[in-house]
Amino acid sequence: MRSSDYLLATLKETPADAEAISHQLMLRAGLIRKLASGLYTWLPTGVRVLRKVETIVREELNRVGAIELLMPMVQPAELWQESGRFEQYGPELAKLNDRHDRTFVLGPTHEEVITDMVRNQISSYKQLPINFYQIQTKFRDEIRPRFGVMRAREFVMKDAYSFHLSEQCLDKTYWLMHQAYTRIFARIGLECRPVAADTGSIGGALSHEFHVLADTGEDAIAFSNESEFAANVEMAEAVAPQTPRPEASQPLQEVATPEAKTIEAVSQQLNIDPQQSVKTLIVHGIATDEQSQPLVALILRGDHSLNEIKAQKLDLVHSPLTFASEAEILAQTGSLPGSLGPVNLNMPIIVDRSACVLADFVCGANKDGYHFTGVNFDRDICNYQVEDIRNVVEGDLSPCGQGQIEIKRGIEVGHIFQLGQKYAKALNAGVLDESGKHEHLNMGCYGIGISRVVAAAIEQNHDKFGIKWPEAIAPFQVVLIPMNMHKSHRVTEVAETLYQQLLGIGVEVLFDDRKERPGVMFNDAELIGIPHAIIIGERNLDEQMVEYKHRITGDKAKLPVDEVLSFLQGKLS
RNA sequence: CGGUAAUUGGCGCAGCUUGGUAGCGCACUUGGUUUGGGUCCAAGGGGUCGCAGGUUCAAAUCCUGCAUUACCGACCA
Repeated sequence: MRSSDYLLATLKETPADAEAISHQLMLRAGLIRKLASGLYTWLPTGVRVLRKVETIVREELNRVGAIELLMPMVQPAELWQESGRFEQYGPELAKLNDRHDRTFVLGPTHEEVITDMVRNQISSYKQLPINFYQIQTKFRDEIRPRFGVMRAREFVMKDAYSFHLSEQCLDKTYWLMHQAYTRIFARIGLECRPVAADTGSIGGALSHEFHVLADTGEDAIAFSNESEFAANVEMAEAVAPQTPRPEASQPLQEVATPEAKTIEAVSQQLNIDPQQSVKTLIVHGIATDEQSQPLVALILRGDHSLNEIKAQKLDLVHSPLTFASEAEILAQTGSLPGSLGPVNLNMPIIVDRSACVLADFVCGANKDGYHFTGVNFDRDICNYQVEDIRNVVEGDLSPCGQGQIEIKRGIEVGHIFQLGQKYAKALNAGVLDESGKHEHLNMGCYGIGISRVVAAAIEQNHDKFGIKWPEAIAPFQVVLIPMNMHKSHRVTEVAETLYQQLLGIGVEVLFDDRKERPGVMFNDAELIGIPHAIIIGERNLDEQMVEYKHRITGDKAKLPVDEVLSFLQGKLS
């Protein structure tokens, strides 16, 4: 491709509304332009990268026997009403009416459509298992689109759906897809880790997220420093400390703690470690006949934080989790938040495992401006239930039993689920088994955010000059930078010849034939992140040489003109 | 949806406090100059100052409302 026939669209300055590095570089390198919030045009360079990611994904999915199809983005509302998600999915589901006033949705995902297709086309266990995928545009009306294409409303996704007679068969395909994903991200050249995940609203038995590790990632992931254990922080089990609870040695004592409303302030006033205190959070419970909005107390060690996902899974706790208002708390405890504690508290009490092993600790006295010291479970607090309700922190024991927890940040680029029979039952999709009995299908679904992979790759691979593409997804493999071509016949001749030769052997080459100064071309090539550069100038042509430079390693070499082709072939193979 | 901020040519910004001819840099066009890391000079094209209403002889500037956008919190590929 000649620059003069192309749209490079590089920018010197960073548009003001781009915050994330990948977003800034995607705009500056001419990959994308914003049309509206969360909606982006992919410029030619961006599309080249997108297509490369898609190709790798296709090859690896085909390799494990998945078959490609393509479903509509606009889907009839009836299907979504049938699965129950028309209401359940919430405002992220964009709805629209056609001229006949029939309601449709813009597909945020395709479980309904694929299950509908399968229930009509598949009727025998002999046709199973089967695994379909598509690469297609999705629309989710995100509350807050951010970071460019990282969280856009419209985005490109690869979604696959497998169907099975038995759970065992589903499990087998699930792990096959797990392997395929691992290979995909390795081939793309990303440092990526599978992570045990919450199945969330989609439901189902087993789920893994695939995360590209990057400091700017939105998700926190807990790793063991000694084993392969990795789990989303919201999902990682906080194991009970190994040490048993010490004996009570202090009497229960009420002390004045004026103005101390936070764990930090109380700890400072009483000169104790926050680890020797507990905090009390009041949330809404499940409504009963007697009480329309009962309250539940959650007790955590002072330095720990509540894991809302774990808490809302408990029987006593209302889901989704909501905190009690100050008025509700005052009415039931006689105290405002800041002086709450589990002693003589007239509501169900749930104690975190780590708080439960404390002895002689500090907590609020349910009386404004007062705390208790020397508090002990079983002596001072009797009716309570012990659960895991906190977020893991660095240094915790790993729940796998090996090593300690480390927390790193990641960008979720893939997610696989064992859905089980949820959609098959809702949409009544089944087959006849060997004995002629009707069985609901077991289903797995597997997503990769193709456009997000592009952003994540940049987030993980950039420097102050621009993008450092992994070779496998670079928009071009080679850039030809001829200097002062318009003034030198020799440069023109060598550049044109090399360009034709490279095209001839199928190399994706950008020939920067603009009448620009060398510095401009160097900067653009580095910004766009093309891995291999060949620089052609009068100076080296005196010796029939050109210069080679590698974008990532910075390696430089002088090459005889007639060896460029074989040199590059060696580098690219 | 809550909190914060912004909106002036394609991009980055100044001007607003104290109302009076809309400006700078980049990019673009033309001519010249320069040529191994974002040359320099000159001439030029391009703006309903987000929208609506109000105050005023006069509004980018003051007032009111609305819209859009970004960032921080709860969801997700």
